[in-house]
Amino acid sequence: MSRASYPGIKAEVLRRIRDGEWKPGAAIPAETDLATEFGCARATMNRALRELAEAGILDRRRKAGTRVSRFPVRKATLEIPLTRLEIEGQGLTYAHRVLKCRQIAAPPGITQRMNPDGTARLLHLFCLHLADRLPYAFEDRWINLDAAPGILDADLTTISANEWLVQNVPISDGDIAFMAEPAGRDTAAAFGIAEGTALFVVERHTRISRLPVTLVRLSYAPGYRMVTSI
Amino acid sequence: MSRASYPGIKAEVLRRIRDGEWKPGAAIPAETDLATEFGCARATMNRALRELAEAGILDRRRKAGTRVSRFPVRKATLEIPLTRLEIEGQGLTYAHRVLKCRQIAAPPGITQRMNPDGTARLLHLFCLHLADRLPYAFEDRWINLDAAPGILDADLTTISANEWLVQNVPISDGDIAFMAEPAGRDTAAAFGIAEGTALFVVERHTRISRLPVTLVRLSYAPGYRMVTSI
DNA sequence: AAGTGGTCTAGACCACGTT
DNA sequence: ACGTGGTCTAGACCACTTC
Repeated sequence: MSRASYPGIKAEVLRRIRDGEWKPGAAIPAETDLATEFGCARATMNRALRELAEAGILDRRRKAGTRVSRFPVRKATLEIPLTRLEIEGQGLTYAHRVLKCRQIAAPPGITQRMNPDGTARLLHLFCLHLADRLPYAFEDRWINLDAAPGILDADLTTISANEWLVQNVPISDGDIAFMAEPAGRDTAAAFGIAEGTALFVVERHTRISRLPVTLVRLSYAPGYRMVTSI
Repeated sequence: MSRASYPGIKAEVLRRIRDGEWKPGAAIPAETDLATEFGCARATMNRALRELAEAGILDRRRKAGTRVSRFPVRKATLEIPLTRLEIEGQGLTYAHRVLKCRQIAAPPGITQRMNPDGTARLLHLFCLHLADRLPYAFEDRWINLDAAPGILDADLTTISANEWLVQNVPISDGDIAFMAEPAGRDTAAAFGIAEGTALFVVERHTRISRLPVTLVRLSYAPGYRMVTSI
């Protein structure tokens, strides 16, 4: 049974749904009533129900009340750590090599996303992340030098570009996409595999209040799985 | 400047970090002090700081206080909808075909994860999800009939197994993994592509309080991208 | 031992959306 | 118009962890 604590209340609400007492699509009592029933303050009940709503278990709307979701949207929270920390977290030794680092004109697809007004100077990097000396991920990165002044002074062979950016350009927002792609010439060479091998690719585009900061493609070595719980 | 509302406070805290007033690794004032400074109740400040901590921006520990994260762990929240809703959400017409549906003995790798005590009866399904009549995702699913009694009575050509499970076995937990894999014989045939083509694969294992319910592998058509914002 | 965040309470006002 | 959830307040007690 539930105590008057919000985790206990969440557990009891989940039990009622699981046991069919509250069915998908059905309305449940208002939070004032539930607070009375559970003998807790409305704020406590609110926190429990709000978190269940954020998790996609409940649908809440003012006036309409609270319902059990008909189609609970599973939400998987992926933690995207620095590649270095991801590797060290597995007990492996991290290292990285900068394969290419140049200030060059960007191809049209990149320009469109990184340099919308055409004035920015861009830095292009190829970098290989190693775990216990074995290739772990291949990084293809564009950096907007206007958004990250000072990175030209950094020793990117010592600190990875990702890590420098995290420390020096904090709190950016952006998009992230996950996909499967065949290995291209550069990645195949880096991993020592055949071109066309299926690779897991993460593409991140980060901005700092609309200003593009960096566009990065991380291609992981064959066999990589990104895992989380739901 | 911030009003005494928690979103406003969050925005102001983020601004102070972005503008370097509060640096990564540094402690920020205690929430009682900040509440005084912002002229709000401690509970309001608590909610703002707590949400920023959940987002990985701040590190909070009793007695030790609140610090700006040195390595903010980016958290990407992926919403995993029903395949039908994902397709209909793009304005396309959903359909699905059951390619195979049999109660058969499972191979060892499956048995280990779905049938640990060796007593369960398992149902095996191959299913193709279509968007505007084009193959969208290939589903390879095992279902524990002990956890989902009644699914044998369902018409899985009308309602997909996924949808039936969501409606009838609510509130399960589990693991999810994302990977890239070469197309096998079945998926290559289903999508009309060459074997070995890089496919984006999602593997979900769901349980209901330790009891395995279903193990599903969804292989998406070439070009699929799973996108979210961070 | 003491300071910090974690939580709960009882009450209040308000925004929103259904009616 | 009115019922519901969304939020804020002022205060309190407690748990954890560092000192």
